[in-house]
Amino acid sequence: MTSSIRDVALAAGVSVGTVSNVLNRPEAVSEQTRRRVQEAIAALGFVRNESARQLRAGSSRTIGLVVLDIANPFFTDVARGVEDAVNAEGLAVILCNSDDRPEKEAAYLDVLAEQRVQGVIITPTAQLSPALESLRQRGVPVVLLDRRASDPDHCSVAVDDVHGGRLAAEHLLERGHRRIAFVGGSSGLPQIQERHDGVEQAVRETSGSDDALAVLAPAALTVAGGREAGELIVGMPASRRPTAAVCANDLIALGLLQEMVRHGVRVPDDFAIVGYDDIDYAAAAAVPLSSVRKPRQELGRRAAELLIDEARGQDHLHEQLVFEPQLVVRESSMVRRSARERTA
Amino acid sequence: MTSSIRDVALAAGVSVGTVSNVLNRPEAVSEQTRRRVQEAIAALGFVRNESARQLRAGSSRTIGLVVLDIANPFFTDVARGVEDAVNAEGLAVILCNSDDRPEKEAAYLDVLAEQRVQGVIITPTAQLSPALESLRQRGVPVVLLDRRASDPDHCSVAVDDVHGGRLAAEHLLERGHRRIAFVGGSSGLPQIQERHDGVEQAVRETSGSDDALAVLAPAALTVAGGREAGELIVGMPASRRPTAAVCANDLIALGLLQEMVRHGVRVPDDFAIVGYDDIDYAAAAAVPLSSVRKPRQELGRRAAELLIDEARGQDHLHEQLVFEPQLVVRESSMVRRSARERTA
DNA sequence: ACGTTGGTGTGAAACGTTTCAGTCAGGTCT
DNA sequence: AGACCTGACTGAAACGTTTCACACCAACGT
Repeated sequence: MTSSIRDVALAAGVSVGTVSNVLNRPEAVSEQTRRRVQEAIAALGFVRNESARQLRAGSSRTIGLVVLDIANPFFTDVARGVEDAVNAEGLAVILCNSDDRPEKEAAYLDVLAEQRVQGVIITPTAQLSPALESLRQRGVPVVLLDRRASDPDHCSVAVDDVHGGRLAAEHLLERGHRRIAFVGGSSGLPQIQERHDGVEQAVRETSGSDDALAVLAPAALTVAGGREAGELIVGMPASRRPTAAVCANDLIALGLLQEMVRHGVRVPDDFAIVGYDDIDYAAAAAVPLSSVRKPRQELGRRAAELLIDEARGQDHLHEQLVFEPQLVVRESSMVRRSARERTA
Repeated sequence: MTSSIRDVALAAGVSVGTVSNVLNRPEAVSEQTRRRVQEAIAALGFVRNESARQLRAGSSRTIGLVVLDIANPFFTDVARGVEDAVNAEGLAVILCNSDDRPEKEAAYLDVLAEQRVQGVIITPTAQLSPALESLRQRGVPVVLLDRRASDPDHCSVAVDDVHGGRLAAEHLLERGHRRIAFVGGSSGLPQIQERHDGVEQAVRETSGSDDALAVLAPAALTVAGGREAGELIVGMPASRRPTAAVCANDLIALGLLQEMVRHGVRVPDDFAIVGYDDIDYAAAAAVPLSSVRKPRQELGRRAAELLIDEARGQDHLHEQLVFEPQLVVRESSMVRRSARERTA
């Protein structure tokens, strides 16, 4: 059915070595035979068998990308960045979705190990898994994504999330908000923890204590989680209810926004919201969301570049890249003209 | 560095055949040697080489999924459905993003052919590519996704988009709208064309002509495209301006909604919007979007099942599955209480 | 005592590439 | 004319599995 290099050689009247040369180092073959071989290839509909190449080469021409939630546009943007950088090197990406579940992550890491991928880019689940560690011990390059490496013999690409949380909180404090919620609670993810810490620091510096900070921990970092938190906030007695929220990501912020609107709470007049990640849907929301922007594609691109450099081997130096996030202010946290007029 | 089955055999004092048996048919090996081999595997950190397996087996344990736009949540939901069904069979998915560009699609199809995937699930770009055809001729199962197969020797999984367009338009016509826009124009995609046709039929039946239908064709089927269309609509003279729009997908609808709000056009009071696909962000928009729901995960799941059945070979019958879409009415196309009160 | 059977284990072939040491013809230099 | 190079091509080994025909042995029935 499928023809091999041997069939091509036979058809063109040359040896298999020559066919291989036509494929891989065409300059080493004379014009004439090269053409004969190429005609045979076309006639037979020959397609290289990648498995055989890989077996011979010892490693595949792919890298693995393991993300927490493929349904989160943040990760599809990152994936796009990875894809671009990796394709440019003639490699392909195997995209895996761990769903933040350690056992699913471990299963995918096994698959990637069996595939002999050149390396793995991963946003690990809350606890660093043994599967990941054994991958590294086997010499497979691993780059941590959106998470700082704790030890210096990983590469990692991350964002200064403490600073990001701080930016969001300071912005709200400057606007006069004195009771602030952090929505995203105590998922074990360090990224989230850092965002929380940044918010907490800012609140403490301004108000002297952190009574002014309410921490909500929805079940998941998704739109549904945001709605859940909205319900809770609306249910609070007015005296204790926060007037603004920093959300651990934009999905939560969108859910929260939706729930507020549903309950007739005006955003930003009655309640201000700042999201995190600055996914495209943040700006596209009917009340455009303020958000802490991360360089999503670049995160992916740089991670891929570090991985490729490490995979190449020679004198690779591990780097821990940290990007500075940037606050993008939109309507969801602005004092509206109408509101100002009303108070004036 | 990485150890092979031979190393394991040596360490355990058995033949390579026995190690292979432990891996693939453990019941054919005695309790005692099985344990010895497993200990050796653990001690050496042995991991199967998938390339070698594939080479021997003749095909890999993966399938390819090629989508038009990985950034569109519709496709991530479909991908999730595919992933679930495919994982259940012990296969993996290689996810490829064609960006609606034929050359990128062709490049990925080549990669998939070289990988000897068991089959390909694809939402083809506007024109059916020769690369796809040659893949089929080579005997690789292909399932068309979100697009009806034109000839009966493909499998396909689609939605009755004429009906979907009709549902959306009839809903708006019943609400009294008499000038309707279809946003999504004449991209060459048959899916979009069918949605348009459904809308057109409904409009014609109600108003006797299709003067009442304005067709807008933004540059891309994305949020940005929707904003572009919004700009255009707002710029129309009031006498000709539509009072409602059916959008070719939800991304466009979201962009359109955003632009309307930005220009102070109230949705749904002044302008009603119906999207298509019913992605999660449709319901999460601050003015929740009416949309034509497609069974996104199920689409993916069924496509995967058909593909797997075909790949298994024996007496496979090609099927063209067509799902019925369902209109989900939300605020963006409802007459609001306040509006009714005002007119009363 | 002898064939038969079933449960275990062996060893080599085969999958389709790439790579590398050779071969060979034809040309150039001395 | 001989030595030497260069360019084009060849042929076989090697990569790590799986599979299959075969060997071995103990137990069994006759």
